[in-house]
Amino acid sequence: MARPRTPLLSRERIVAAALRLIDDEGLDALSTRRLATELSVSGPSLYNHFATKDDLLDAVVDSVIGEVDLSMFKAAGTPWPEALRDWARSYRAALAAHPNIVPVLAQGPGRRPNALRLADAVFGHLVESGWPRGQATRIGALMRYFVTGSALASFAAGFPADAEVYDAADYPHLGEAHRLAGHRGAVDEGAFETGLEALLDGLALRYARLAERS
Amino acid sequence: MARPRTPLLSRERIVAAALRLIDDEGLDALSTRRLATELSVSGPSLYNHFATKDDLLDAVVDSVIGEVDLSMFKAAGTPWPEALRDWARSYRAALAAHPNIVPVLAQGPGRRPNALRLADAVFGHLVESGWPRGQATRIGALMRYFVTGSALASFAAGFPADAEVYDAADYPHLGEAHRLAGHRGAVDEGAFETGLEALLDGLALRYARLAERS
DNA sequence: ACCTGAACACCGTTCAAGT
DNA sequence: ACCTGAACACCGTTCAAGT
Repeated sequence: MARPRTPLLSRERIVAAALRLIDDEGLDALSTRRLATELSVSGPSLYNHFATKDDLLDAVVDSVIGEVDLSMFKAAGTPWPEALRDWARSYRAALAAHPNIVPVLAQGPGRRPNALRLADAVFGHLVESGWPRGQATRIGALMRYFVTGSALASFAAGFPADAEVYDAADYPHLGEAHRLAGHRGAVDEGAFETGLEALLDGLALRYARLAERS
Repeated sequence: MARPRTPLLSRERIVAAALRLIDDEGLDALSTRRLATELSVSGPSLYNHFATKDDLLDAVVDSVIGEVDLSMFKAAGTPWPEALRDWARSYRAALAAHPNIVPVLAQGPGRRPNALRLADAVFGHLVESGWPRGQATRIGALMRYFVTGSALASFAAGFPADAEVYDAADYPHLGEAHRLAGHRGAVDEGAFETGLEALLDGLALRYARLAERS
């Protein structure tokens, strides 16, 4: 066929197909050849649009990060605990929709524009709320720890549903653990919400101490 | 050579070499062929000791989890916040020593004995401290979220040291972000400690409310 | 500019053959 | 039981060739 008059591929189409493949079959299922087949082209065609597979993955990651809502940081006057809460929920929702790519994305913003915009918005809002810069950095980091950790893998689904696994002699307290996977959504959501509120309460304590000193 | 009189390999030797390779060059560098070369045997030899590469990875993961200190949960009478704090630090230290394998390990305990022992110890101690079982499950989950998230990747190192990345027009608050990577250890440690104490404070608030009701 | 097939140096895994 | 080489169906990436 050689060069068609209208291109068969675009970066957008490739990224969308790659994300679908990763969501459906995992990160390991994403091979350049498999992806090309999915797009009805030959393997090397992709290299007209991305320099390497890693470059392609970077674009996929940034498209996911682009789904995170940052509007609460721009609305002036939103108290920081409220902004942080809303943002953390949106952040988690965006990642949890694509858990298989979280390990890649958790490596940090790198040079990805959406990831840098996110870091900028969080840090800026905290500083403008009165947090010292060093503390604001730490809060940005610990929130990312918690959100990426919670989106990386289901806690509940990590426990096999097979009751035979939990030998009472070895694991005296795990007698009910085989039920966890069945309540996967509720367990993970409950743990995330509990952790988020605990974190915000703990941070509010520190914020109050900050005010006392000044 | 065929079968030697004393085996060239053992599961322990294979696991140790695999972990070294993962630590030094990343998860992608672990191929069965490369690992075999490292051990001075041919590729297929490994299949006498592990059914698949995934089985081998499972053993590597459990060896890392085995390094986590659980003694604080056995020492009767340790208040739960103190036990949780000490355990979280040991947990993070064990994972942070091998960040490249954290994505695999964060999938949950599966059938790995050390991971199940860890879950059993945490849950058991919380329940015996008076936490309702549902809450104890959530706390085990949220602590894993936070610890795996913090060990998965350095927050500081995720920001390129190249100042050119942080165009003031696009990212008005990231003017100093290029310095983060240089303070990597301090930033990540500070964020972990701040988050850990905030979480424990927030949980203590909930524990107090629990006591009021009974 | 954007696609193709052929080619190179890799993979994980199976299997028959050796001791 | 535990190792080997050969083989199969895959990889990511390069490159010359086509329009």
